[in-house]
Amino acid sequence: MPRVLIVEDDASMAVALKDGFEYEGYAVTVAKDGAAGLRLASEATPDLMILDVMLPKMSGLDVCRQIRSDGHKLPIIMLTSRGQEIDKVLGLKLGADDYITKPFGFLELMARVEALLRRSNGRNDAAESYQFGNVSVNFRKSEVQKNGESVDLSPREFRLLKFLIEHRGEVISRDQLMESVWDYENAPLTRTVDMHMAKLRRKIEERPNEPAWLVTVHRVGYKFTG
Amino acid sequence: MPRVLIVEDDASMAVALKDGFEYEGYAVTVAKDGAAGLRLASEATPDLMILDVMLPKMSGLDVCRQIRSDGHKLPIIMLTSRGQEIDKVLGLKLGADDYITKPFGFLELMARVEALLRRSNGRNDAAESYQFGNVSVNFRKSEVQKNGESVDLSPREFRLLKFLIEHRGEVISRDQLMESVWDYENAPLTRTVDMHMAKLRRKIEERPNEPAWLVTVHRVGYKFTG
DNA sequence: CGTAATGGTAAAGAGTTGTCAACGCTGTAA
DNA sequence: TTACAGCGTTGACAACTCTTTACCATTACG
Repeated sequence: MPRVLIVEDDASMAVALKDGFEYEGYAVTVAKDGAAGLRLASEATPDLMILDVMLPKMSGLDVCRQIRSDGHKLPIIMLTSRGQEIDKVLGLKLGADDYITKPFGFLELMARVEALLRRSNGRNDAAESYQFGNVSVNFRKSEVQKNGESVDLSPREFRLLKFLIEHRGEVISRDQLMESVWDYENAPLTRTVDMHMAKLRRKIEERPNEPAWLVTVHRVGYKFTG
Repeated sequence: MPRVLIVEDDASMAVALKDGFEYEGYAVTVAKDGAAGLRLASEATPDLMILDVMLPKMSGLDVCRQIRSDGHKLPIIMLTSRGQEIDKVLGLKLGADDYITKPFGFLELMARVEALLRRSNGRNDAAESYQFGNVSVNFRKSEVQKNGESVDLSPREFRLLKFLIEHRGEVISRDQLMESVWDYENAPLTRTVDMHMAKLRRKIEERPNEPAWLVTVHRVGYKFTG
């Protein structure tokens, strides 16, 4: 179920869009201003963003530019009002993938959404890279850098790190990790997970003894504090 | 220099577009009907296609559908006339990436073209040659030079290298290579890929034992670090 | 303070990759 | 036709990498 992030300050418009997309089977997140939209663009991991150009404080164009300069490839459709013709070209130049002029028919918007999602299928469902502290992780290239220097992770280590990042903030049990990262149905009682967590810590933590990112939650599991 | 394929039966329109794109620094191929468009879509290796919906014999919609069912991911922009509103949605559903209604401003078309090309960047760019380290690869001539001296690659080796360059940075599994470079549906479990990778390394790498470009990713595959 | 959980280290274990030599195929020349 | 050369493929095996286990030290919690 793809997720759509709607950034729109006009409440009635936002609700209408939300209902429409939910009716079509999408998951929906709504943001009321640019700052919230920017934050949710990474936190809610949407597959597509619908962005009003006219927003209080931070304009949609700024949001768009900011997202692109973060390296996100999230498909973006801009909503413009009639009379903002200039914005069309400008928006596309700033990295939007499409725009549509109010008033518009919902079906037309849907068609554009589907075209974009089809296009980006399998590519940008996840952000291409992720940063925390002085570590940066590039998922497409399977590369990790710490302080600008490349760090070698084994495939398992990388998969573990990726999973933790995708579930940042959540406490993950060893069983869950065994299932998701190791594909083990029933986890045998071993120290495998701990082992790998220790290795990860040594490679990416500043002080592996007092981990800042890969935190142990006693008797439960681990947590990545992104 | 990206190549645009224009499929348009109206000669004056075709010429206008051709001139416009050439002025903007694009290479242009023009087709006058759907059949020619279909053929040139693969033969001319365009980076983007501009497709009139109204064409003699085979409609633009048919061309679009055919191209997609061939598995092409070529970005397509459809040209519709006012009053063909239904075609818009239909066209997008059939796999077009965008449409624009006649009459339109050339700048708006350009903006859409650039947005699409930016989106698909790194995938369908058919650069003529590629350099890395002191190696240079010419795709058109199928020639490879190392330190200025010609290096002989067998056809398979060349195809492998080309594929790796096209997917530079990404880790490619042996299965993927078997499928894309060898056209094997289900890859038998052999050392074929490794063998060829080793040959490539001997021919291209400075120190084949410690490859700088053709890197092994244990348990996953290979990666070209361009 | 005692018990259980976790961290660290090293070595065994399992699986993957690099390399070699041999084989088959295709096209070319004698 | 036969011999030859080049390419692509395959199986064998050694060398290597990553993963797991074992063991003990350390830490957290009731």
